[in-house]
Amino acid sequence: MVRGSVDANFLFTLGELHRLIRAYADKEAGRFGITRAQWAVLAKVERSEGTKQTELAELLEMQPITLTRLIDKLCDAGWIERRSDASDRRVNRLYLRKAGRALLGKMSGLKSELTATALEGINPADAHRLLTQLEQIKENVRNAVQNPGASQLRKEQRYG
Amino acid sequence: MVRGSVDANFLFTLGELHRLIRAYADKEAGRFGITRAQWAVLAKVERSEGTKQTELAELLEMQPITLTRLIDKLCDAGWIERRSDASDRRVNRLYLRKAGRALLGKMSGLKSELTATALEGINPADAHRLLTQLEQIKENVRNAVQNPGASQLRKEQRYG
DNA sequence: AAAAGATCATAAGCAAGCTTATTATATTCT
DNA sequence: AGAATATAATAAGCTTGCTTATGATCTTTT
Repeated sequence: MVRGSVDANFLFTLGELHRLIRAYADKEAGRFGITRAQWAVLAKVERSEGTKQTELAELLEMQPITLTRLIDKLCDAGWIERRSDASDRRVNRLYLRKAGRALLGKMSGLKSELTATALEGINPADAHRLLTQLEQIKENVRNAVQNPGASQLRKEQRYG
Repeated sequence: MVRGSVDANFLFTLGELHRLIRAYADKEAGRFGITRAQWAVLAKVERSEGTKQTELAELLEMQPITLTRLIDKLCDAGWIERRSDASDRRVNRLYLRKAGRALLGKMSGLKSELTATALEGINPADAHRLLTQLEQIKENVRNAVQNPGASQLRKEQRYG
């Protein structure tokens, strides 16, 4: 049985890979005065300007408090800004500042380079499938977290 | 160009997936009084008993100091033990204790369950290929970290 | 054999995750 | 309208990563 002997390492292999990539990407991103975690936030803000923090945290699969502190740093550096919402005074909405947009521009080459390095030797079609599968796994885990214990049910349904 | 538009998200997608899985696995492992990080170490010790800490850190793709603290906790809990090497007094070698072996036994079901949940909807052949690709990416990144700046060279060589 | 250099484990202190709790608002329910 | 509940952001304090530095050994060089 393949799944038992090999695939069961998926969990730990993913962790090891993540550690490696994090160290690598952090080091490279450091040349721009930013960390990989901050960079991910900045990139997401670019794609969805005007989002509130809660929504952004969800997009990034992280807890709001974790995001708050990353945003603090991005604001301190002058890359983004919080603007309070007119109709709901609890809410902050996030916008890129000029410096942030410029930084992302400078870093876009690095992003492709890191990806190319990681995916070297994997042809584009496979790489594309890989990413699709990672997205699906994200979805699977997100469901499992939200409906704990429902996995048995779901599996049974497929044969019902 | 596929790589530019889709695959360039590989970097951040991986981070998001890791965050999700970490939270999920930590929560489940918590029922056994262990964290996912500690569990990974314990599992690796089982596979290579008698290793010294430096070697184990390398296997786990983490820094020795990070491992030291995880080992501290595993020792405190009585799951593994450090035994000093007879011929080199700097070295500690790691061994499972009875309780550690028992715990791993109890947790093996959880490991399969987590993996199955994550990989649901992906057929075994695809899952197997996915894991192989993750291993290759690990190798790619490891090389890039060890020979910084050599990526251009390596790419050119393939056409030389 | 002594000095210089490498290696093993650990310490101190920072980043980025988390849980739980707090404060300030909005919203919903009588 | 007032009370109860829900939501947005943040705070405090923990874990697990990291870098850089230190002490104790081993190894190599002279």
